Amino acid sequence: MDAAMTLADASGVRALSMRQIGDHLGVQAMSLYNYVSGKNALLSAMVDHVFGEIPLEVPNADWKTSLRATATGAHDLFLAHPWACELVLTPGSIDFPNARLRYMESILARLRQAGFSPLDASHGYHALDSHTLGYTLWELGHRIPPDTPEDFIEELFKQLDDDAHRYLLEHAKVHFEYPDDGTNDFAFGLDLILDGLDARLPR
Amino acid sequence: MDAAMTLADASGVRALSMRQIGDHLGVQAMSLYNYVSGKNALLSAMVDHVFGEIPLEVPNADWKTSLRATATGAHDLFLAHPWACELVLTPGSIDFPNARLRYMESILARLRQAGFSPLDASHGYHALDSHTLGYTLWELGHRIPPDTPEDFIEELFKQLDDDAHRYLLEHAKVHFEYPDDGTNDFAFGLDLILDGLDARLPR
DNA sequence: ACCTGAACACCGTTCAAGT
DNA sequence: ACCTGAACACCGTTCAAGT
Repeated sequence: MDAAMTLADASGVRALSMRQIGDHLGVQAMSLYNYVSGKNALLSAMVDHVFGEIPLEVPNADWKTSLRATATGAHDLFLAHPWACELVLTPGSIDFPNARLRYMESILARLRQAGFSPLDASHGYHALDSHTLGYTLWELGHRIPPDTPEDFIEELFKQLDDDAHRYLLEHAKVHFEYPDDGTNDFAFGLDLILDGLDARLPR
Repeated sequence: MDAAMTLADASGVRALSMRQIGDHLGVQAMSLYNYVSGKNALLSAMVDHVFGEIPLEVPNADWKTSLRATATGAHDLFLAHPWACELVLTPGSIDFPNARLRYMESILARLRQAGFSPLDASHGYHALDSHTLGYTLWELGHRIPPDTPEDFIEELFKQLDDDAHRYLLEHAKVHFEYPDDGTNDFAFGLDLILDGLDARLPR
């Protein structure tokens, strides 16, 4: 699994193949089936390993601070392992391994203990989790490829028309003026959700 | 492209192959390359077709109503074509075809015309788009498979421990008590974002 | 102009055979 | 107990050859 994670970090899940993992371990691909029941099981274990590293306990913090820490921690980890979000969100067959269940339970617990009703806690959980995974996946899919940044940007601007894409050009300018590794934009949406939830909390 | 979309709607993008499309058209897979430069170009065109159908103009509506209509319209379309979200968010190589650019421009324009600064409009755009695509993809990936619902649910519950997953069990109960096709949960997060933006609008 | 056969370089996975 | 060769049923794509 370590080998698979290293390879996936380096060249993406799409390029990850049993044969490649075998090569990296000096072994034929078929030998891997002695340790893992199939590629899906391997991918699932990789994802769960990442979930296991998300910070869930924040001592002496109110619910908002605590959930913000969990979400930003997850964001950081998913950026470090760019294949994880993709695998969680497009599984083909859903499964909820241990660490993921712990992660879900922890978010729900903190919402309930903050005073939300079961229904609002459910809604809140979905809003938070879909932002954490969804925003991060969006970000990962739209990163400028590091090999040829200038060519890429030039290509992109050639598509834009001054009249028809007035606000898009302005939007691009904002991105250049305030360069962001994604944390600011992620935090903006996150606070929108947390503050919105806060306003619905019965006093 | 029609053939490809029908097949993808029916059996998913993962199962979509050039050979299968060829079969469906009574032709060999290689013939398709007379009409399309490659599989990626085909997938990109399919996605853009979906973007083209998202409602962008809502007459006589304030910005919130208008953006809500666009987001829920997109949500509906992405549920009808379950491959679209996945393709947008995990492209491998980013591209912004025409209809997608129009969609982005339209959201940005409405935010700017509502009175948001360029920076807040950018933030708002990202929050909205990542919720629209991200929540929907989350939902699509976690739908209960229609073929074996009972088996699936039973399997899932067997994983849950009464003590360790107290709030998860409660969460599952909420889902049974308030069955939802996804629109309510989607709208909840959407309103969190729209209301949060509204509060930041200079008066 | 359009279609095809054959081929290339890949996949995940199985299974009998080796050590 | 672990590894392998050979095989199966797949991929996307190219290209020379056909009509």
